[in-house]
Amino acid sequence: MRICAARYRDLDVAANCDLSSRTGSNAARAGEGMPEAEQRKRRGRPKRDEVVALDRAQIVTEALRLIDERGLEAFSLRELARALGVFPTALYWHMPGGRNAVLGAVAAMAFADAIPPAEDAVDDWEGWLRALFTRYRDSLRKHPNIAPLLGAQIVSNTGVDMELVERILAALESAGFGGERLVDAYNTVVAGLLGYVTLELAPGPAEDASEWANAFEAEIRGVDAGRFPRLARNLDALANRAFIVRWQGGAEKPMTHSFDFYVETIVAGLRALARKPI
Amino acid sequence: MRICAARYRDLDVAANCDLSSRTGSNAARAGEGMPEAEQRKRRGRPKRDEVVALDRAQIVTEALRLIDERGLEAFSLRELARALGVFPTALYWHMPGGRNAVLGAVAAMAFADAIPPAEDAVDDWEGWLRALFTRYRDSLRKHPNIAPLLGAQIVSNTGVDMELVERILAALESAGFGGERLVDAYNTVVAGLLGYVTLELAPGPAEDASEWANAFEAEIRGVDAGRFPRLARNLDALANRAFIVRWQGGAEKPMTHSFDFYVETIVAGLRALARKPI
DNA sequence: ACCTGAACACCGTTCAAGT
DNA sequence: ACCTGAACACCGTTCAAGT
Repeated sequence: MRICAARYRDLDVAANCDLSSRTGSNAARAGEGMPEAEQRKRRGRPKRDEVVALDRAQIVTEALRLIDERGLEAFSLRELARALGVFPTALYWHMPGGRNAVLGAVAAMAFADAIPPAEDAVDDWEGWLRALFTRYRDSLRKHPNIAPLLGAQIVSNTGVDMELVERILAALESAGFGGERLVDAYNTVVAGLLGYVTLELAPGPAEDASEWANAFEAEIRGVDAGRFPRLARNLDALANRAFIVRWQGGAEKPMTHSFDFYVETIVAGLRALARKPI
Repeated sequence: MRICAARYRDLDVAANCDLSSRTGSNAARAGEGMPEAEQRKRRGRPKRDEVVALDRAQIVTEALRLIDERGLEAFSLRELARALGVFPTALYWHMPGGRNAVLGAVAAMAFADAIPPAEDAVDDWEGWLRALFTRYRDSLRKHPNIAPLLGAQIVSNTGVDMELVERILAALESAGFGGERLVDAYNTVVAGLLGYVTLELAPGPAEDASEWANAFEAEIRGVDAGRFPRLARNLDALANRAFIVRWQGGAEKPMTHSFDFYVETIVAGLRALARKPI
């Protein structure tokens, strides 16, 4: 305490010093340090302070696991640090970008193996595109809780992404697109890749899950046939199987048949536009 | 103070009572109450405590204005309350759903006039679909900062939404779809409606805007022509004009030409699939 | 190089109390 | 009916300090 007072005259630092010396004496008993971190069940993973050093891959893997388990809304850096057995601030050493960097890396990891093999892109562009869409959707279905991240960021990181760009271009060139139209077709494919799945797997209302579902189902079932005749007429086919008029998310109730139709729509559209003049 | 101590024995309430009586005596001077709220420039809007009562519409309008101005990341209920001249907790009276309810209502308001007139849907389904896509995009372009909200929620609220469902069904029935295929085509249209625009208007990295843009542009420009020959060959056409390989968002740099192509792809695809058997 | 430790400046939401 | 006021249980991030 005296050293503190002598060394620092700034108020903040003095307060800091005070507190740290106090907790320091509390924590000095062997094995009971790390107030936020160490006192926590570790569910089979190795203890931080034994051998394994913290690194990027470990952080991202654990982050994805937590999001899978508890959802994106419950995710925080402090929770992540707790699960890893470190202080929250330790994460910034490995991921200087903080929270956004972690979430970006999580999304990238989830789609790491979503790109079909390159060679197929040239011989059979339609089949390759179908495979791309399907694999992309399968990846997201393994981690549905990250769906809201897809639209949220302009940027992922180079490497795997450039590979995706290159192969989409290969498929589209073999379909007959070039120049300006190649750009348009490329943008159409990338947009199409995200559109359906982010919506299909978008999360429902947070906590009142089944209560809300019941209320919403009742409202849909009792739709006014005067104002909405077509909706009323097709209600059995649409209810809980179509966007806007469903009460379960795609994680519980996949919309696979419509997805296949969606993919065929885009493939057929591209096929038609590949033959037309500018 | 004595009344407090006599009335409540619970610790929390006692502390609460203590503090409230203290600030109460500070705030008692006429016109200087409302610690969080009143001390704030009001930029032309009427003062809360004069005539206008707080209501839902007012809350949602102000929320959208704040998001337009400062972005979604900076938005908070406390900031919103400050701008309205009330305490944060007052918002819960009008919007029991809290933050999510406010954001849902904001999104609904932004797209309120995005649905084209009903009658056109029947005579010219292709034209009506084009108009729907365009108007939807125009709405989002007026409020690009809400783009991340689109994928984030399974639910908006009935009313305007059922109108959208009904009119899409009208267009697709006149295109020749019915039964199971009507459901598929409907899902394709709704997914298509969101896909392109959420990606086009997705926000870039938060704060280091132009610094990041420069670094990323340099990386794109210097792409390895050995590993990515097609990307390298089409670089001038793609750079900053295509998803993944751009460094500006759609708010600054719209991708309108590709959007039109995207819409034509979906329309042409639906036209083709409308004629095919199951 | 890698992590702790404290602090800063916030959050959303609940609940009781006032008017 | 509508709002204040305090409190609870958190956040992400910065910066200095330890080893």
